[in-house]
Amino acid sequence: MSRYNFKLTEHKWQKFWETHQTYKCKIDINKKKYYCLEMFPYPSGKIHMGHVRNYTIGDVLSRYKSLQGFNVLHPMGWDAFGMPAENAARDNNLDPKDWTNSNIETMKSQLKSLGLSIDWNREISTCSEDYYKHQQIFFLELLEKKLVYRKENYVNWDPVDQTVLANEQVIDGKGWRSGAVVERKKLNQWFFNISKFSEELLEGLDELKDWPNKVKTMQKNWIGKSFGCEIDFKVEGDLPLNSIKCFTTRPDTLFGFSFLAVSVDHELSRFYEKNPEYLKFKEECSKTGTTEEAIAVGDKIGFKTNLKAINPLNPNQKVPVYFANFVLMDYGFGAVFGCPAHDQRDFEFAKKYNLKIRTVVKPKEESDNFEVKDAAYSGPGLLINSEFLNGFEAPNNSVNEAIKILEEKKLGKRKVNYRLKDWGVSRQRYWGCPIPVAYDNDGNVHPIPKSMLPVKLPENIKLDVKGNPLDKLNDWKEVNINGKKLIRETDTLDTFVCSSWYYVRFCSPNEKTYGFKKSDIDYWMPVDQYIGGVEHAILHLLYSRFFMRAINYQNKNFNITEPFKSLFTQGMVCHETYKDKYNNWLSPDEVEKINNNVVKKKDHNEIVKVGPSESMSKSKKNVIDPEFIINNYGADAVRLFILSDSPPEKDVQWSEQGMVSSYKFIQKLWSLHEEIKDKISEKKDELVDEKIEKFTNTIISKITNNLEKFNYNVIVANMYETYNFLSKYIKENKNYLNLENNYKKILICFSPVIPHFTSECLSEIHKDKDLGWPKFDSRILEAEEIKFVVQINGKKRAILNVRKDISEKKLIEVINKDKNLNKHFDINQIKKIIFIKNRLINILLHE
RNA sequence: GGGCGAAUGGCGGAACUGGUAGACGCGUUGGACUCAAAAUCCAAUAGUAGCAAUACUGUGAGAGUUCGAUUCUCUCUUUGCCCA
Repeated sequence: MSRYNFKLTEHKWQKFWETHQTYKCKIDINKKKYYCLEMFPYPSGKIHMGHVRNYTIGDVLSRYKSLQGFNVLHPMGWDAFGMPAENAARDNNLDPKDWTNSNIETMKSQLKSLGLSIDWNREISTCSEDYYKHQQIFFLELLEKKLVYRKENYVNWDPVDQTVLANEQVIDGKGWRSGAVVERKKLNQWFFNISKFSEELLEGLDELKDWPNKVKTMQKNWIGKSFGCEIDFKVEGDLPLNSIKCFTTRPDTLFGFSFLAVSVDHELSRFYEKNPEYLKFKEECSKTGTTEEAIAVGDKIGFKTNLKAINPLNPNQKVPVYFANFVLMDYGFGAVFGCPAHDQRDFEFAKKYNLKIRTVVKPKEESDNFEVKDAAYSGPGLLINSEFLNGFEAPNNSVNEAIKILEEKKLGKRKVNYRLKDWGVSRQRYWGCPIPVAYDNDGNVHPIPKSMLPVKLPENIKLDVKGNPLDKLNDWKEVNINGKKLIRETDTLDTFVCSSWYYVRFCSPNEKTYGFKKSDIDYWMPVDQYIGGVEHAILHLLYSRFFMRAINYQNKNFNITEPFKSLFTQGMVCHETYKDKYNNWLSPDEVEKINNNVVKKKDHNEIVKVGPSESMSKSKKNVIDPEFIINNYGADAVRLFILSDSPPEKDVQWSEQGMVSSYKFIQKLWSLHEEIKDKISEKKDELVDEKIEKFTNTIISKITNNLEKFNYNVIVANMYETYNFLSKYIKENKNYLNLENNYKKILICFSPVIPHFTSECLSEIHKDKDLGWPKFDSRILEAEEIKFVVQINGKKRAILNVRKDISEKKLIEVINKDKNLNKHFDINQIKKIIFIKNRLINILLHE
């Protein structure tokens, strides 16, 4: 008996698939299409276990669908622009392009070694000119449609590195690399007008029946629709300003009005630009972060103006107007009315500046004398101290009533507000898609003519400069358009732009003139199943949903607006963490386990501290290299293990023992295969065996059902079950006519998970070409003899083997004769019988 | 603080629309083979009592609906994620 040589076999089949172009796909209008897409990777160097899990899940699905007869599109590409390349290139004196392309080569061969059923003819890389050329065309189209615009906006500025930082690169207010205190700086930047689609993006979520509710809720919260009122507050003072516009969701609390606060970026600030105290205050404000959390936690500070604002519902009341750090210009109109009794931020502010706190909402159970004391009350209740609003139920009724009155008196307008802000896409970086515009001396924007696209990234440039390297290239910056000397935009596009349309490019990867071809889109889109990490639940998915709408905006010739029909978010791959006595992280191969409890450092006597299992990350060193594992155990074994231990949507714990057992399982399957193969080649009985027929039918139905429901871990259990059955069955030394056919079906059921192994086995016993997903015969599933549960007073007393469709009367006769059962009751005691056909009987007795 | 989810043996996890709780794997224990070990194979494995048949308890805690609840409802505890 031969040992299964996974190296030879896996190599053989990978080569076979490649030379036969097995996974190449093209439009076939006679076949139903299935577009299976996994989130494409960033080419960081090598694949990690997260990729293995993600792409194995997608591959199982693709292979299953294609066996079912679908025309499957299963492509792969590279999210190839981005900062790591620029940093690595600068640190190692390389070109980002070379670094990226060499990573792509490595990772591509690693992915191929996993045996993925990918159509590599469709491979795309976002950093190639072929790709970003079309992105530049889209950009110009959006510019024409006015979905792209330029405005000044604050950024996190690292004064030492002379660069803009993303929020997550600011740690404790300091730059992650330089450690310098980060400043807020205003820069002119490009924005996608995603907020124009706020309502559509929100409503579209209802259409997405096969998305996890969790993700839809996150998007919903992110879009943040709120109802409220726009109120024009009249102001008095020595400034040429008559009113300040506010947005509020709680106009019903106007009688609790005690101050009005505006952002330091509000137009009011222009009157204070020469006031040194104000400027000092403004600088102070720039130190607090701009995130909603920073504002909620941080100190509330204000700067009092000479203005007084008038309460529209009570013109005798005049309150002070402040600049305040907790008011942001991008929310509403950059101005809020303060009601300290019922808003915690306003409460803290009022306490600090000794402003009046007037309670206007009481909880239902409280008396009308209820007063807010230690914290604002923002819960439901009844309006008090509010004249004509008294007694209205807060918040719904009272808000509606307040808006009604304000509208009648022409003091305010009902308004819907969204939290979703426009998408800033400018990045002051080299390694990204150039923004195809240029400026004249007056700063006017000139699109680069389409004939001059792509605007290529210059090569061989110096990266170890402060700020954006492109900005230093005077030769590159200058461009001549229609005889006019212009200066190019030196910012590049956020890499999220690249990933927000790659799924349509996969439909037409070689289309030269445009990013996609409509007939391709009409056939392949939408993505039937999208698979990836939940960390992209908000931004990437929202941007993609926006992009489909944006390119379709005004021409309206797409049949679909939602790019991803179903979404599956897989869990992470975790591993224990280890630390030595100096609290340095240790990698799994630096430690060894003794007795399963004690972990020691290899070649030392030192005991290692074992930390909790966490998602694999380089910083904690708890990573397992897929390449090493594939080389040692084979791709099929890795695929089997990565699916086996946990449901795909949950985190999975990497386990060396589990990995080894998957490997052994493949070996055991091979010995079994050899036995079955021998048996098949022997002379056959003329009989058809029911036992194997029945088992095969059951397992096909189980596996099919589990594939449909993404219960991939249970499929692995089904595979073990099958092995256990077959290995016993084959020892009975029977050789029925139907063994071969049933075994074949079983191998096909295994093939989505362990394709190399099953291809080899099938090629040994199988002569005809066409393989399809096996169907199960539900008639065979119904056994002649069934197990019947007998309960007495709701308690299980026995499981009887009886004929199918047995009647209640017959069954009771059987029970009456059964010693173990009839001892529990007398036939006269029976009060009621619950009989569920072919399943269960429950005999209820009188006390 | 708000929203959403989760809780089942020593561990990871199964259980169709309420109807045999613990599939399958890991680990553990015993046995076979071996001079011995590894590998492999066989068997046992929720807990308690019992030689056993069997009985009782048992799906985070407590209540409820039901002939019957891991599954449905309510309250609580712990925990995870997202937002703040």
